[in-house]
Amino acid sequence: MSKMENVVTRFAPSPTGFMHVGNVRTAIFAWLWARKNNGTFILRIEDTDKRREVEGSIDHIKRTLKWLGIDWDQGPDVGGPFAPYIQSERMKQLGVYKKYADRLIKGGFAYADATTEEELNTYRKQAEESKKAFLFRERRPTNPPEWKPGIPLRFKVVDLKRTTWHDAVRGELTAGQEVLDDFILIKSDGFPTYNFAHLVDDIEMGVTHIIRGQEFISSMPNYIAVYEALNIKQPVYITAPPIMGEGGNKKMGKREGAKDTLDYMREGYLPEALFNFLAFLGWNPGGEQEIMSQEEIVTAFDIHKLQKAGAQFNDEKLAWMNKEHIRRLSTEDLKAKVKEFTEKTQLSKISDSVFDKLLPVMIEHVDTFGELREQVGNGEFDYVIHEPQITRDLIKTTDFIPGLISIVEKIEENVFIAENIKSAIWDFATEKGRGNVLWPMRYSLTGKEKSPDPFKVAFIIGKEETLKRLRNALSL
RNA sequence: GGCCUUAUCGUCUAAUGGUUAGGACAUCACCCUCUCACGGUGGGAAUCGGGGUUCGAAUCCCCGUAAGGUCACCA
Repeated sequence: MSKMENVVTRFAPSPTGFMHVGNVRTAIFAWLWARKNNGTFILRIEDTDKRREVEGSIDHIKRTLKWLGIDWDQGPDVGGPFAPYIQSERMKQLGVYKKYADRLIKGGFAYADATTEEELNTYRKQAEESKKAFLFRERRPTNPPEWKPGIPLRFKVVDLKRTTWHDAVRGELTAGQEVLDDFILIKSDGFPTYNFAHLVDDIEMGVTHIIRGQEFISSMPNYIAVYEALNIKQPVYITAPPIMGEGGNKKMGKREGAKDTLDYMREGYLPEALFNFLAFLGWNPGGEQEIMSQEEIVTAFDIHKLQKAGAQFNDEKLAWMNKEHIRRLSTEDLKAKVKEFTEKTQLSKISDSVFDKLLPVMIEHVDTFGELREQVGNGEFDYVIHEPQITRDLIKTTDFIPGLISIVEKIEENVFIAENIKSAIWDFATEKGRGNVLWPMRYSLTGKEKSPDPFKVAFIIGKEETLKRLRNALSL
């Protein structure tokens, strides 16, 4: 068997605020590909623009990934052979970017650029007026100064040509020489640009597969030019399709009002459901199974089945998936989740045995635990806590309550479960008209026009309470 | 605007030159039913348009159209 190259993928976000689902989906794909191949998944923080950095973002990124079950083999907290994994620290502690910059300068592939902002603006304006794209390389100084702190360093395009490369999703891609330009490698503040820093780190960390959105396609020729200048083997490029905002067809992003992924946690979605949904946005294993666990998705995942076109986010399908995942939860996990979301409500006061009986009924109407919390808050299940307020009007008829009471009395306490209650009452109800018997029964037990069926309710509140409420109804 | 890319039901997608174009979400109808739900059964719904190539095209090619991305000392 030929030795497969160890797969190394990375997710490299900037700490500029929360992570929306588009960011997260890229992380999911990269993580899946690493796990699928028993490879390595790296989390690297690209904080080379200090002005845009938002306090607490790194923590937020880590929390989001952890919530979704995305673990990293190398990165913040866990370390690794290429530590540190935060670019600003890599620059200060290792000086890696300087090292590569020197290599490029020595090879004649980089030069210091003392052009001022005003000059740049003038050039750009001129280009615009003559309806041509502005290319810095056309203004390249003939005698650049020596590179020293405070002056930006530019890449020097030496091999001006049409660039062709292979993308695992899109096949052969190509771009004309007009997109190649002398771009900034190191900014005047001493920090490398993303364009340079990510290349250096991907090389240093041995990243084999680069998964990212289509917004980087147009920069590819410039990245490839750097690889060629350094004479370094290129990784496999994988372009993930964009996620479009619901309803519209705009790429999802903070500007389009995309929300924080952790909001889904707060709203009571299961991480496995959101993971499942996002993995299937722009990717599909081809079979007919759509509800999959994280392990199943790892097994089924294949970058070659990634979609090319953008995919619209769809709340309804996510809600459905969440419900399906809720149903697949073990009783123990379900109970823990429900308790977590109802801990500060009246329901937290009921006994464990009643809670257990109520559990299946609680999740019947909801897609998320957040909805459940809301229902509990609205008093949806108050009938299990205390006797309901009922009115003469809504009960319709009390004629058959005495009959019901005598039937219920005969059911043994230890077999007082929904199906036994139903079979004991069913014939009587059928004989007298089910609506005449069942509606008053259900209403007197719950005080609600809409609720679970009366047999389930009787089971939940117990025999004694059932009889008490029926007798109370009779007193009307 | 230049450049790059994409295009199957309303939405997510299957189909790698030959299928009655399949599934899922949503929707509609019916069944179940004391209510609201759950559930069950079934229906409607798509290859962007136009040209080629081919015995045969959703699939390959060209031209349109529409959409997305990108043109920073942002990432």
